[in-house]
Amino acid sequence: MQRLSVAQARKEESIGKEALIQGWVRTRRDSKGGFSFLEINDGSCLNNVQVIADQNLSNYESDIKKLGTGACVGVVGTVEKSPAKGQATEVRAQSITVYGVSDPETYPIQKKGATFEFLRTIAHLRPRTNTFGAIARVRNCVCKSIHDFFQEQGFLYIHPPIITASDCEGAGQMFKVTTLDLEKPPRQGPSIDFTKDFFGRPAFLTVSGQLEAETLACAMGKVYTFGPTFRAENSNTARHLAEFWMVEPEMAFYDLEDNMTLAEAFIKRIITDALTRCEEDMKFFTERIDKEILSRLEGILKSEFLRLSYTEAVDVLQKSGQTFEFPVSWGADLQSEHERFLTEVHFKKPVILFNYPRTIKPFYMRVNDDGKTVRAMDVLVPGVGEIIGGSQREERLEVLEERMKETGLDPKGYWWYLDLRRYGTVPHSGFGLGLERTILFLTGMANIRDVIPFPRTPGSAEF
RNA sequence: UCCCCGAUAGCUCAAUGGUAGAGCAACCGGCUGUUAACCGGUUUGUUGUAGGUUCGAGUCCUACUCGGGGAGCCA
Repeated sequence: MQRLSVAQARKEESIGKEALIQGWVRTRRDSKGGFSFLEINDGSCLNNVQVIADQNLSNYESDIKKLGTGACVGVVGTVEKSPAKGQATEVRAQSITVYGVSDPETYPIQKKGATFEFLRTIAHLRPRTNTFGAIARVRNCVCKSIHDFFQEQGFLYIHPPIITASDCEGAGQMFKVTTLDLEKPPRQGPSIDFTKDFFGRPAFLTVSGQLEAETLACAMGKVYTFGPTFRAENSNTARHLAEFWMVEPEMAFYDLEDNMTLAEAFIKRIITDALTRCEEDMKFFTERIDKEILSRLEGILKSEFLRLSYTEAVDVLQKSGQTFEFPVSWGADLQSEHERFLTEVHFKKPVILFNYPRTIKPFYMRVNDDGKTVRAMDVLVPGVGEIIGGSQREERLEVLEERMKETGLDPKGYWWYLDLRRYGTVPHSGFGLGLERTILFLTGMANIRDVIPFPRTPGSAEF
């Protein structure tokens, strides 16, 4: 017996096929004509396939009439042209196997809508809803796009360590990794003796694979990482996770302009693929989540990202006449409200800001000839704000060492990073893109906890 | 972490300090090639936790827990 996914069974070309369809019951409607309609979903697509279960089925009264939302079944039957509106095909059942019943008294998912807050408390069951099924498929699509885009351009997929000893860039709080007994850790004087720890030194979960990616870029040319990243910062917002996925390309012989060009092409490729490969799901997001999603994404594809230096951006903001909660002044970091104004109100399209003051950016960014700014770039998009952060890296040994001292870092701890500049240094660039923020941007979902199956946030690691 | 808001039936929400309700779901019945089906009926509560004020607290006060919105930090 041929197995058909619901997505296949819904297609007109499947008419006439005898097949096995397996999935979960979304609803059951009984007809006093002596049969029932079952809506079956298996995650292969947004919509369900309608099954006609006739009373002649041996288990019609005993099993079928009792099927509730959430039950799992296997249906052997014939795909037929549906006489009614709403679907091209339907399946006339010859037999139905009930794999697992679902008690309607206690099953928490109902036919009518539930809030995302409630669904978060049942993260193990929410993939069975339309919204979370659609998110899972779009997320998968984006991941494939990421690999396709870089692979087609000759990038090498590399794997930086998840456990790291370098407290890199001082960006955010890190999770400690230890096998020491926290009840009575070994001590050397007043402080904990980490030489007794598993790695013989303090170790952490990575906050970025950038420094390690640079070592491979300085040998292989164009590389990218794609994996989990951890930040122990106590951030409670709709845009932050303690564990999230990040893509970090790193390219030798790329300057900042090359970097910006790549970032723009990358984002456009992800959008294009989502619109073409997840058409049904994207339409769903437009209808049910954010009415402007499709038009916004299509608009972005047509427009060229605006490139604006930090200095110019400060000028635009100061002359805008807009009153901000936080004042704009050269040298201060831009606030969320400033970034949103630029991309959502003033320019109404993605904006790439570059050449930030050196005092507000990390040590590894290349210092410009003016001595005051560094070759940093942030890509801002409407609806989400910063989605990409990147830079051209400082390739000059003396400047890099000076910058490390300036930001209070000990160059000795970064001896291997400095070696890259000591032996055959090369101009190079890279950026990081947060996967979950990209999904927010694509789907119009409001909370980052709803675009990852099992969100990790301060005080929350259930499931 | 800071500021603001919230927590009442399985879900979504009502209830001038005076006996806790509705819609949906569920269950029973009716009707129907139905499709968030429809119509009638039935059931559902230690009002987040712990204290306090009061003759009387879902309602006022305090603390805590959890959640939401905003901010900071960032991807």
